[in-house]
Amino acid sequence: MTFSNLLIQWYLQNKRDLPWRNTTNPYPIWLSEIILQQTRVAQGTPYFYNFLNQFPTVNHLAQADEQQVLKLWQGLGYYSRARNLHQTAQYIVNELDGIFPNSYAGLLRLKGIGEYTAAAIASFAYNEPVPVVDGNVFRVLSRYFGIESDISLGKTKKEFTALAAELLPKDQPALFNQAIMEFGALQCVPKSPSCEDCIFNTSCVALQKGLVGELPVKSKKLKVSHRYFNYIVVTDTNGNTKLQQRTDKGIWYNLYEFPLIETQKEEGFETIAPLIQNDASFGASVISIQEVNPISIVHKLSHQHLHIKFWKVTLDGALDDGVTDQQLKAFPFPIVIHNFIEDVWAK
DNA sequence: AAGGCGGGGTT
DNA sequence: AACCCAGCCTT
Repeated sequence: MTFSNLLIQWYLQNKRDLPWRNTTNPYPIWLSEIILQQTRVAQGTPYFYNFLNQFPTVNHLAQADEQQVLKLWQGLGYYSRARNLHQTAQYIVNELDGIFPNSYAGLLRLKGIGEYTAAAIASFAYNEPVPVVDGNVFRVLSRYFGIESDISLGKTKKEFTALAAELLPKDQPALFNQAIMEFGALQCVPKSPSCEDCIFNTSCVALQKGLVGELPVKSKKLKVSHRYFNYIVVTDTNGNTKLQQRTDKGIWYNLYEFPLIETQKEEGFETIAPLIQNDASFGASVISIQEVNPISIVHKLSHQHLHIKFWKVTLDGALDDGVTDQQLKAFPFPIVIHNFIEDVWAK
């Protein structure tokens, strides 16, 4: 039995029943693939159902406002995925008559679709024999074949893509691609895989050489920066608050937040209160300032640790652009702000 | 080629 | 605390 056939056999006996696997319609397949980029199945699945309910077809998605799409994406992270999803839906409807490109090469040209996602959609929807190479595939192949190349390098990705292409049975690409990813997700897991139960435990090179814990080799380490955010949560005489949209390149682009004072280090009342007092943008004078959480929340992104304090400020006038509690629910927020609104502000 | 981009689960 | 997750885009 070949590696590929064993893998497919394993898959047929062990696969999970996932909702995007029971179709060849490119729309739900595309949707699932974008949602699952750098995201676990368990985290992404509820979002998949919500999007499909709200936007049953690419036409529905194209007609939505970006704010509506971002709101539905709220909490999933990497928000450029949502913005690109929306733009690509509009492109498909307006420029391609609502028909998805029917090949790997065509899919690859769409915004938000890279090599992995193009191969996934092309194989799952059209049975085009193109191999997927994701984190699972790197892990499975590096271990089974004992490949010690650094997967952070572009050269290595080409190496693995070529190997996967050789292994791919041309008559059942969808099955093989699903199988190798599922095997990586369920059996050949990153840490402490149970190799004693593995169907490949007599042929896996990494197991024979004692390299399972070392593979795949990945050199790239990301460094974390620290930032200090002070969110000014105002209440005016109408009980309204103030929001702003993030329009600078960087985290949370196009999402909403409370007025922000960013400092170079963690600051206390003596430093922040005068800055709030002198902020003319409220158009009303400040009655009181209260530090909601004197110990800052540390909100950890993959590459930034945000030290966040919320400051409750009462105004004696009415905001021009005040937002009511009811309106607040429609804005897309970073999850840390959403949690503040739900857990602190609403109570 | 390198770095930015979320949030959460696992070890 | 470190690592990873059905990666992609910009520089």
